[in-house]
Amino acid sequence: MARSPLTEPRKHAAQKRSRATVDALIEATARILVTEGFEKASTNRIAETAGVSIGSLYQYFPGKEALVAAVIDRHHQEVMQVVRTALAEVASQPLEKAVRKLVAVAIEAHRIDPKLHRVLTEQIPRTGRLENVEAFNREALALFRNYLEQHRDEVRVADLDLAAFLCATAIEAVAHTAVLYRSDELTDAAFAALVDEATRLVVGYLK
Amino acid sequence: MARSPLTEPRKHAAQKRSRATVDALIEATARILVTEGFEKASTNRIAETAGVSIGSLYQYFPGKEALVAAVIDRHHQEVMQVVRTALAEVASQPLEKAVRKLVAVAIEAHRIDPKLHRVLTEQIPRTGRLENVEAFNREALALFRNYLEQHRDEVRVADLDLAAFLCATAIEAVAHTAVLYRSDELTDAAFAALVDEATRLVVGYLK
DNA sequence: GTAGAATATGAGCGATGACTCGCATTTGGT
DNA sequence: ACCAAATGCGAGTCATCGCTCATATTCTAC
Repeated sequence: MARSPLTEPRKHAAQKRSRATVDALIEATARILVTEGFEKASTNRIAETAGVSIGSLYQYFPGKEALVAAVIDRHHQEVMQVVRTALAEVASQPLEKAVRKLVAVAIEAHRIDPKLHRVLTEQIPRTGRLENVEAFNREALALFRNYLEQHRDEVRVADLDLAAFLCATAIEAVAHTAVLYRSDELTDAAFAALVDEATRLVVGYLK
Repeated sequence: MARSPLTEPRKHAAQKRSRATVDALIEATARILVTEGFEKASTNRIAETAGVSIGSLYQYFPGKEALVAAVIDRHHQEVMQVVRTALAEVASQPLEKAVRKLVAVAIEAHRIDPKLHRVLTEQIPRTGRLENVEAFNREALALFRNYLEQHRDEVRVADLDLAAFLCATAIEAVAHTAVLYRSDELTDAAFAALVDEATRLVVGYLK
C-alpha cells in the first residue's frame, strides 16, 4: 500500500493568513488539553475552538497527533530555553552554587505551565510520534553532564555518566513531583527548604 | 440526571464459572496492553482475546476503564507486596544496609513486569478512576518515612517529611528510569554500581 | 481589474468503538 | 428430574471521530 498519491501530504508553510490559522490551531489544542483533557481534544473540537474549519486543520496538520506534537514542541522549547540559559549562567560557578541554581530552575521550569505539563505527562499516550516525550530530558542530562565534566576537580565520583544520571534524574523527579502533586504545600518557605535540601542531597553526593 | 435505574450497575461477585471469566478478561486486558498497546485495547478486542462475549464482559465490568483499573490494581498488589516485605525485613537494620536493600528492591519492583509497567505509565491516560495511578507511591513513601522515624537517631535532617519525600522520590525515579530506559545498559555490574551510587546519594544525605 | 494561486469552508462518508438487550445455556438446589 | 437463578452470548444500535472533497473566498502579482 503506497501513500495516498492524490492529495499531497498536507503541510505547506504559510504566507501570512495561514500563519494565524496554524497558531490558532496550536493554541486551541493547548487550551483544550488543559481545560478538557486529551480525550476531548478531537480534531473537530480543536478546529471549532480555533475558529477554523476542519478542512483548514487538515491542510496544515496530517492529524491529531501532529497537533499535539506541536503543542509539546512549543512547551519543550520554553522549558529548554530556561534550562539552557541557567546552565550557561552557571557554567563557571562552583558546584554548590551551580547545583542550587539548577534545582531552583528545575522547579521554575515545571512551573511554566503546570497544567499543560501535567496533561502532557499524564494523559498523552506516548505512541507513534509522541513516543519521545521524554527525549528532551536527554538533552538536559547531557548539558548537566557537560557541566560536571568542566568541574571534574570539584567532584568526587568514579563514574561521571552515572553520577550525572543519578543527579539529573533525582532533581527532575523531585521538581516534577513537588510542583505537580504538592503545589498546595509549596509556600515560599517550603520552596526554599526544598531547594536547600535537594541541593544538599546532590552536592553531598558529588563531593 | 440520575444513574441509569434500569440495568443494575453491573458488578456481582462470582460463583465459580464467572470467576474464570473475570480472570480471563483481566488477563486478556493485560496481554493486549503489553503486546498491542492501550489504543488497541477495545472492549470488543478484549472480550475476543479472553474467549468471552462482549455481553459477559459488561456483566462484570462497567466499561473499559474498569478493566484497565483491575489490571493496574493487580500489578500494584504485586509491587507493593515486594516493597512491604522489604521494608519489614529492613525495619531493624541500620541505615546504610537498609537503604541499599531498598534501592535494590525498587529496581526489582520495576522489573516485575517492565513492559506492563511501561504501558501503565506511558500509555494510560490518567483520567476518571485512573487518575490515582501514582497513589500507591504515597504508601511507599509513608512506609519509608516510618522507617526513618524509627531510626531518627541515625539520621541528621531537620524535616523528616521532606527528607523522606526527597529520598523516596529520587529512588523511585532512578529505578524507574534505569529499568525502563536503560535496561540494555543494565548489566549485573552496572546494576551493582547503580545500587552503590544511589545508596551513597541517599545515605550521604541522611547523615 | 483580472487571473490564478493560496487559503478557507463544512456537509458528509466510512470506520470504529462502547455498550444493550433478548435469548440460550449452564448450574445448583431440591 | 426440574426449575429458577446465574451466567453466557453476539448481532445490532448509536454515537463519535478522523478525515475528504467539491466548492467558495481571499490574496498577490501584473
